[in-house]
Amino acid sequence: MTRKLPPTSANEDRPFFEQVYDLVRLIPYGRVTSYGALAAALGSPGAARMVGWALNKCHSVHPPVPAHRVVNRKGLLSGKHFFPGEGMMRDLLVSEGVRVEDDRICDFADCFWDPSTALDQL
DNA sequence: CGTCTGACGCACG
DNA sequence: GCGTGCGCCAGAC
Repeated sequence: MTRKLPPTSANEDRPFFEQVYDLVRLIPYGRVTSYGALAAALGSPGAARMVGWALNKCHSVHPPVPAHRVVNRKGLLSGKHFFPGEGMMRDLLVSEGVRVEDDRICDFADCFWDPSTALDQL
């Protein structure tokens, strides 16, 4: 194949970005997770920024990725500013039953979903 | 090839 | 609890 993976790469047979997309798609309805949790589940606890980077380009990815269910470790909707509609991310979460106040998820720990529990589905 | 940025996270004060 | 600095990996310039 045209796949020339460097020996230093611990990548799976899929790019890190695609792994992020698949994992984010597994986020249950009405649940949320954090960038760091996704990165850690993928084996790169320090690649939280990469998760955000991957989600930034998720607009060109299909099937669509529920990026609105991904927030930072503080439960803050740090990515809301990147959505087409202002407040759209908040609206989506609220529509799913997630309580959001001032662009921050209430009871974040309660609705938090651990992506590592879905690695089996990935 | 060097440098900066980025939807983050953590250590430190 | 809050501000600052650094590290993480990948891409853009």
